[in-house]
Amino acid sequence: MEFKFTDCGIEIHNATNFDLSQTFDCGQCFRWNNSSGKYTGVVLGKRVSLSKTGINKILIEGVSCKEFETYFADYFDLNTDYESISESFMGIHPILSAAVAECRGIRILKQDPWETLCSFIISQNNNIPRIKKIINALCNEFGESLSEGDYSFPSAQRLASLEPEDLAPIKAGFRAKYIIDAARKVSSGTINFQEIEKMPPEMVQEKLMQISGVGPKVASCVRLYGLHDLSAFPLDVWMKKVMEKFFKSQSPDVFGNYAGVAQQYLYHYSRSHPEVFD
DNA sequence: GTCCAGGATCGGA
DNA sequence: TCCGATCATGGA
Repeated sequence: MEFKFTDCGIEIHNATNFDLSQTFDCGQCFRWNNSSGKYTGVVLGKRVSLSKTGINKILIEGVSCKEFETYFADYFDLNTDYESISESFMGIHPILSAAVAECRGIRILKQDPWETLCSFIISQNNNIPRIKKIINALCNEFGESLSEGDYSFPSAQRLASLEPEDLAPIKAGFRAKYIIDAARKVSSGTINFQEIEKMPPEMVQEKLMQISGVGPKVASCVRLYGLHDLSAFPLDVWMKKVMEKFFKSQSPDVFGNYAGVAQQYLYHYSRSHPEVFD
């Protein structure tokens, strides 16, 4: 991959294994939206857009050179070799090689850990369109107003000052009390992501599960999408079906050190081909 | 009206 | 330790 800094933005050349729709619509994030091929999100308190401008060519708008080098290259995980990662597990089962063949354009984003935690608390027993709606309402109601009608994701400090009832307008239902508990543990330092990031995976999992409303699945999502622990293996209803049908009585260990990436391919593939369960 | 959604918690066996 | 009911809400 090569990066070119031009007047209109940052061009990624030779952008292999980076497909915008696969990356932003594979269920790992909820604040990126597609408008006729252009994906726009709010990251670091600013609007960022990506569009495909040619074969293996992608344009990033709204990001300075410095921001790209210090943050967004990692956010989009552009320095990871997904070719060798997928090679490490695609031989395990035909369903996996099929998933890799179709979903190789997915990149695991390195999102803000607090936003990820909050988002996946909201995700529990919920569907993706409504998850996006609730998160959008949360930002509009309690985030900071940016330019062009965008709102930042509300800080943990901001939400920590509220009571669960105050979240009524966003209609998060029973999850409101979990959001507030998470906000208070993060803003008070009981949960400190900078410290957590250095801990071994099992301890991170344990720490996160101290938050009420955070079980094994949500904790795994925070590790995978917020802390970029590619070994984290979120087991949701779909992945349980996949494991039951194709990897019966096997543990996630069979996928190796990059189980989280295998999970993402399998999740996205099986959801776009529900007939694999017939 | 019924069922389900990227689950977690609680109480009772 | 394990299992089922329950939790808000809205779209299919």
